[in-house]
Amino acid sequence: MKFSELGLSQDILDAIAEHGYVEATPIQEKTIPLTLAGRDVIGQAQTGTGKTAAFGLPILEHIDLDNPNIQAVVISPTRELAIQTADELKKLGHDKHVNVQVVFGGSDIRRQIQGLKSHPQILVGTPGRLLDHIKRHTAKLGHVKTLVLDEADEMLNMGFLDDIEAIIAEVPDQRQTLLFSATMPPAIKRIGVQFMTNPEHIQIEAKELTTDLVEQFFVRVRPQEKFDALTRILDVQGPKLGIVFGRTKRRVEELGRGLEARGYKAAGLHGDLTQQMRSRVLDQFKSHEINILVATDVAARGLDVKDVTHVYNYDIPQDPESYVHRIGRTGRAGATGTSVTFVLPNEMDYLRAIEELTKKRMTPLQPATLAEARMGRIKNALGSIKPLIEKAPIDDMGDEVSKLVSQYTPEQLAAGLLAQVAGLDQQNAPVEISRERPLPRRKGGHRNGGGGYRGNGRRGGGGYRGNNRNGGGYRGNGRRGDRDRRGNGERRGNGDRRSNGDHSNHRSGGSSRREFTVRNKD
DNA sequence: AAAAAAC
Repeated sequence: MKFSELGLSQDILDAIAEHGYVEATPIQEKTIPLTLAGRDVIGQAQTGTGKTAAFGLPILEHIDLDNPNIQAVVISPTRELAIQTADELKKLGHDKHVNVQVVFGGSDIRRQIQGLKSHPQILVGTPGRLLDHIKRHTAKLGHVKTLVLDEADEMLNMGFLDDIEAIIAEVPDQRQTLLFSATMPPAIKRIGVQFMTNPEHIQIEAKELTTDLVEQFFVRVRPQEKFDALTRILDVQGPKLGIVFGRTKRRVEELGRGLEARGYKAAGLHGDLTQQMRSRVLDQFKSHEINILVATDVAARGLDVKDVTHVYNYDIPQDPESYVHRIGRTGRAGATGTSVTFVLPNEMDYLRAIEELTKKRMTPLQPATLAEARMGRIKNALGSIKPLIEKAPIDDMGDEVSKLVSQYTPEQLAAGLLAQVAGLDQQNAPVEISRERPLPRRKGGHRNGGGGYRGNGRRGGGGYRGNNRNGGGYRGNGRRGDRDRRGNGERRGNGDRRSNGDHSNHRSGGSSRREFTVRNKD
């Protein structure tokens, strides 16, 4: 159906056309007429099918420019999503001259207060900062006509619910309430309807919860193989843009550093970073300055980055809903994508539970072989080799070039160039996956507790070193066990110092870029 | 149980 058939006014239709939209998606087609008519709506549809415009267009339609009050509030679970949603509403409301403001934590509140003084008709925000503005009386919600919970099941979850209730207490009882998400567990829906009046639940009948546009794989790995398995798959698949999801902020931090140390253009994104850093990393990803974004579930929901080709669940998501949202970062707006979920042997049952929710089987994928990883690197390198050759400053190279030409065959020269560009003769070349690799210890670190380094797969843990070619240096792990059994504090200290010293020296002497570890201790 | 979200 065309947008022009949905009862929207010309200003809005013009903005839609400028935005490049022509046909309404099913969720837009079904919910826009209801929302325009003032009904409360629960809108549920697959990720990447235009839910923001689905609630945004009727809101913009209803905005009264002569009314100086905030008329609509949209609440988002993350700052990045709030920014993105506000940006989209600004674009769609541009022709109508609608004033949209956004408020979220971690950024200068004075500037937000200035923005709020400009009489926005629409306010988008994250819960904490929104409440802050309410308490400061810098945001007055007494005239709100429409309240939207974006990613509604997340907003109604414990952890957010108190804030949401506090915000709802500030908006009029007589209002329109809209809940939008790709997932809506029944228990959460029951909480949501308590805040609604005679809601209509529009659920787009898709056979599966996830889109067919995403090809879904899983890889069975042991904890100590995870990191190398990831790098090999990255080498083979050569994602244009890929998101790697980790379970905790710490793991994301270390995995990001680890990939970077191995030569990937990667960076971590998680809630312990400053907002400035969060924005910077996301911008780098959007501009392809980096092509691997390593993230916690802060990036699981709603983020709409063009050209995300791959999603990697380095750690299997905490709940099946999270899986749906994570892989929904790819395969958006008609594009195709690939997802790979890493599954530990004891997580196989849980994988099946995810498949029950998505109603879709994942395809088993063998971890790539060393040869495949090398070949993948070479193929990826081919893409960047042409400009390298054509832009080579041959005139500045004296007779060195002709010397090489007389010395080597064209095949040898090309192979050398390819190996260099592919990084195959570098320290970050693909390596044999070590099944015997002991888990690393924190550099110069002390251990708290003791607990087995091995066999706590339940924590999903395992430490990962990029390499252990000459694994001899790691006999210390076994020693540690002995030491602990002795329970001798003095010797323990001594042993720590010795083994850490050994390892750092060893590593920095050899392959310093492999120094990172991914710990399993939280 | 983790992450997110205010200072």
